[in-house]
Amino acid sequence: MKKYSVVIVEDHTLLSQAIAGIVNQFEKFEVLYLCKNGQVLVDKFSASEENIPDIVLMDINMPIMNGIETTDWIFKNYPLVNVLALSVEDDENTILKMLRAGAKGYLLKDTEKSILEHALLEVTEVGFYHSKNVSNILVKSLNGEAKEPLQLKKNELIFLKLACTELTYKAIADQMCLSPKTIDGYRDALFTKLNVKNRVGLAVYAIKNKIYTP
Amino acid sequence: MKKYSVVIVEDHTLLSQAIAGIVNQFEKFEVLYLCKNGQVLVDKFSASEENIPDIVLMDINMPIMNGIETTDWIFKNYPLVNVLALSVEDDENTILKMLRAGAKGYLLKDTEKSILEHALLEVTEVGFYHSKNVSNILVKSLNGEAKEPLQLKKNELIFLKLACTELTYKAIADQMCLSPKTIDGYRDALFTKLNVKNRVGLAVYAIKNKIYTP
DNA sequence: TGTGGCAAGGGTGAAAACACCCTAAAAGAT
DNA sequence: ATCTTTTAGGGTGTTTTCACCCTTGCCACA
Repeated sequence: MKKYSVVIVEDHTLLSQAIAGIVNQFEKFEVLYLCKNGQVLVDKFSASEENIPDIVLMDINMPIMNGIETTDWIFKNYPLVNVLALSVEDDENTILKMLRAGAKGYLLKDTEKSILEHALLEVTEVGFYHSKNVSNILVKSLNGEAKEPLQLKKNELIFLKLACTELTYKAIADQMCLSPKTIDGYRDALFTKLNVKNRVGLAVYAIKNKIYTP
Repeated sequence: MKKYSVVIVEDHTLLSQAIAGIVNQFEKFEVLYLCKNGQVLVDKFSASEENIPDIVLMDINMPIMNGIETTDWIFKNYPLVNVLALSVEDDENTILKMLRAGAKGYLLKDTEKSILEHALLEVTEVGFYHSKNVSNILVKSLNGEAKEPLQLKKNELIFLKLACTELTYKAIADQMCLSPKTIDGYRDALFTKLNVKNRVGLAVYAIKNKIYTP
């Protein structure tokens, strides 16, 4: 019986090797190769047909090309490859983004290895897998507030990042080559959109949502 | 030949199982048991002499009792047990705290499994292990600025947390039952201590240094 | 028994930040 | 081709924030 091939994308070498070890113990699965980031995976996929696996186990936080972008790319270019996200992030938005990008399932790193095997099986046979854990988080976030992750426009995003620095609004205006009054407008718009009352609120929001990384 | 016993402390089940798999492959080491947090380890150690291992592989970010506290406890109560930190945190302060707590080495999770084996050997035979990676970070932080992690006093800390909210300084003063003028003083003191220019600077500092968690 | 350090707080003025309301042009939609 | 929405920006006024400098009272310590 041919085993299903698995590619692991994860920047922490030790972890990817460790997970590879576990996957290789499974009866029906074997690891094809490891990638340190999304870019490496794109290169591999593009290099040869032989490199296309049945499943990709994808971490989210990676340098160069993160899990969401990479999943998106795979979904668009190799829709038959099943992506299973594997991450410590239990933040609803991240999970949603990943599922929207085309991931077939989302495992928290805090799971038993038997669950991993089960998830791999489900994904190959049924096409998707959703743990109770993750489902709960999603349901909770839906009940709590039906908050679509409200997309900010390009300039607002740039401004938001600059608002996390110690620059004055006037200085920000200079940097963005816009009138201070326009910046004023961006600020006010974000205040209402993000439901905050002052610049600190903006900064905290930006950091919480990884728009700005300290 | 008797193998050295290793205990793994790590809250993510999958990872701890995976790392256990790797350690068990090593010729001279075997995993005694796994702990999901520091508290579990304390209980285990206290329960029986048989539970005292030669080495503890310690993650830092854990609920209940984190890696630093736990390492501290081990160092004080079982000085013969060698603690090897294993974490994704590459922040100088965290590393320093861990080493000060008595860890014999610090591995970033982004290391080869052969390095892990090497580190385990060094720790048992030499008593410590320091990777180039970590040494570099430490040297850089020492050269860069000899910044002792400057301790803030209690009220400054409370104020700093409140400064990350959307409260006005006056409202913060009310909360802390102090005059707005005193708050003014705290602010100015922190501006110079932390070398920032405005409230956003304070908030970003607080978040970066985990004084305030969004 | 000073004295030095420090926490708490007062005063004032200037500079940002915030609120609200109002155009003109550009871009999209029908 | 016209109507609507979006984007950039102007005006004015209030509130907060920031800077700088000064006083008082407490506690420790030599």
